[in-house]
Amino acid sequence: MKKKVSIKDIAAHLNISITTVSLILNGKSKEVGLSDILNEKVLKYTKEIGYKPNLLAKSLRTGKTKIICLLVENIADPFFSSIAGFVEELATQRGYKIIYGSTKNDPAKTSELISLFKDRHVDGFIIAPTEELEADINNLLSEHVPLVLFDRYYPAIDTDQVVVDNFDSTYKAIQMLIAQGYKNIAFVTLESDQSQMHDRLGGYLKVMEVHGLTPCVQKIAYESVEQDACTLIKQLLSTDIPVDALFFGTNYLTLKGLEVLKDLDIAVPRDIGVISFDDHEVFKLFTPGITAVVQPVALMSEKIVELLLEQIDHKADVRQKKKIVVPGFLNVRNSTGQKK
Amino acid sequence: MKKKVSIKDIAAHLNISITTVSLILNGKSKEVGLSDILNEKVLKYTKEIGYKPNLLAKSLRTGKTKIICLLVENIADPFFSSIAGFVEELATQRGYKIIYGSTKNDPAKTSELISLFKDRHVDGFIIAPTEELEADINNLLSEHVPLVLFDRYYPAIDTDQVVVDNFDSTYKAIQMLIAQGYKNIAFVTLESDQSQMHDRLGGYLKVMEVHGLTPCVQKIAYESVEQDACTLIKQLLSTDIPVDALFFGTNYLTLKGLEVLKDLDIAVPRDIGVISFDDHEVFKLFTPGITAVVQPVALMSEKIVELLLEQIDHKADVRQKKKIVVPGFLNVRNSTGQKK
DNA sequence: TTTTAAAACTAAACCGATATAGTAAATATT
DNA sequence: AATATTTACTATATCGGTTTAGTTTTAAAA
Repeated sequence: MKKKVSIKDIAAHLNISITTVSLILNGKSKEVGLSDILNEKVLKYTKEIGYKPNLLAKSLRTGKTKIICLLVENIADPFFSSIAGFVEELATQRGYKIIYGSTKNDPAKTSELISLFKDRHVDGFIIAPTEELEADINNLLSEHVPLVLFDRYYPAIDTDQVVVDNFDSTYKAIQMLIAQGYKNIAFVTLESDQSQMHDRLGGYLKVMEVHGLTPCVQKIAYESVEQDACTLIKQLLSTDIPVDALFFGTNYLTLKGLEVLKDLDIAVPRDIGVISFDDHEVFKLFTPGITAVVQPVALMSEKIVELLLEQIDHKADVRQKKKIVVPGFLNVRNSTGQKK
Repeated sequence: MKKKVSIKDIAAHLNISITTVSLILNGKSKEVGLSDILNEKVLKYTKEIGYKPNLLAKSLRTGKTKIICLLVENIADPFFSSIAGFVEELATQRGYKIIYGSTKNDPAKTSELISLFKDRHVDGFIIAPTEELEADINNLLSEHVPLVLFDRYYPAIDTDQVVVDNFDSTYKAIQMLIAQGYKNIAFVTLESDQSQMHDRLGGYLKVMEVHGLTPCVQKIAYESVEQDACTLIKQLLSTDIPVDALFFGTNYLTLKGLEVLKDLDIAVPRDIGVISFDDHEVFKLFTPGITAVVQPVALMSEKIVELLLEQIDHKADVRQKKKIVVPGFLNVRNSTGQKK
């Protein structure tokens, strides 16, 4: 109903130029030498009428939107929603707003999202990249769009990135299983070449090799987790080799695994040990609670925002790309135990 | 690196006016009588160079952003993330983009989010309102901003809204418990006057009264669910009256309740029956699975988008507000059973 | 043949801000 | 007293589109 008031209306009402109003509203009053009296007058009036500048116009002119785009695999996943929460908090403190998107691990969808948000002139991207996204990432890079990858990265592309030490955290988790006496430890993971899955698998294979144990890996395609995960895990459990522990590469695979174990009436940890990569709020509700590798989400978020803002603030400079690796740690519950 | 090409560059390159280019790109060629030859030429060239109009400029001029804001309690909650998924799908089909925000049931935060997105000139709002948001809602209404409330509403405010029949679905769920022989059925809910919680409680009280049973209600403040829920539920279970069934007003309260039952070694459904309002992906993983009232999310999403687009498309018209109530239904698992 | 109408296109205003390049008056300097 | 500086502001171009109000050329009608 009430027509929006513009900077022009304010200038007219106060009988001054729009330039002056703009300068004052942007705190440049001192800098350019406007009188305190006028400064106060404008500030008082704009506050009084509750003036809000048109951000579209502002962005069009300045080329900045103060919006950062955060692309995660699935915003409903506890790991990603937790990162989202922290990143939003930190970005807000620095005057930025966050806009989300879920990639669902679909390269085409992700590519579209990137294009969409680029069209919307976001000031930077934080992305947990899917596979086959190299072209889009290189494209952003070549256009000098501020960008931080997290959770995963491309070994062949030089980007700012923040990831957990997937290799090492997996190594240590499996090592604990081995120390507890487990021998036939199976690794259930995604059929994926994404770096994080690659490194988790690498850590598993390495530690198994070091201890002279035979690895056993079950891979499941992301798209068919809903349909096939249970079947495949069941198959895994019905081979000749009696699996005595399961390590799941992601928390949602763990959930699937638990569904199977329930179906098959296999008791944890009596019949089988279980560890999940990535925690989940419901893991503590199971009997026993499910042990999980957890990532230092707060720390990662800090690093992510820090790296991105460095790029946004010093866009012109040629800055060395920074690659940050943070340690993961085990949240030990009772889904594994000393084997007699 | 490569400078963005504008409509002006295109006009210059083809030796025509920018008006013509704009008209053609917006498909108004026929309408205003531009020749097919020219039309083709422009379309071909813009496609060739991959021209993308500056959406900021476009929005500034037209006043439309083609963005819809969806404000939910918590995007990580299965109910809301599911609504979000459907709404996004439907909106995309109609050329709109969705931008999310989580209110966390905090009126101040929500108010800020609304203001933020209004500043960003979204074309409409879909909101699961918190308490104490009447002022903001009325404000949007008075400015004729397209708006649909869902999940909850304000009885005193005339808005478009889509909700499940909270009263009736609760009534029927409790009725099943009663039919199975449960007598001391407790209702665990939020300390909240939000319409959905109010109606769920209403359904419970009514059916208890009809069957001459004594109601027993435990209320928990949203902000302190993390801290206090477990304690309060424990208290509830240690009164003189032996509670034989628990109905939880939300899925996250159910999760808390299950944590308590596990702690106290109370078996479901042997010692106690359990029903949740709103389903959760992990309910099927429990032994036994948890019975839940589920909302017809796809249908609700359709209605929500339909109502909002009606408003956006016919902004000028004075249109009667529409209030839609859809039925909920029970997803019966085994967390309740016939009492002997 | 002149007038009218239709077809095909365009100049310029506008959306609402910021940024650049000035200007007028007051004060300081020579 | 003449000139240079500083102080306090401002006119106008600009961002990149859309929209309004024309204009020119050609075909149809009088």
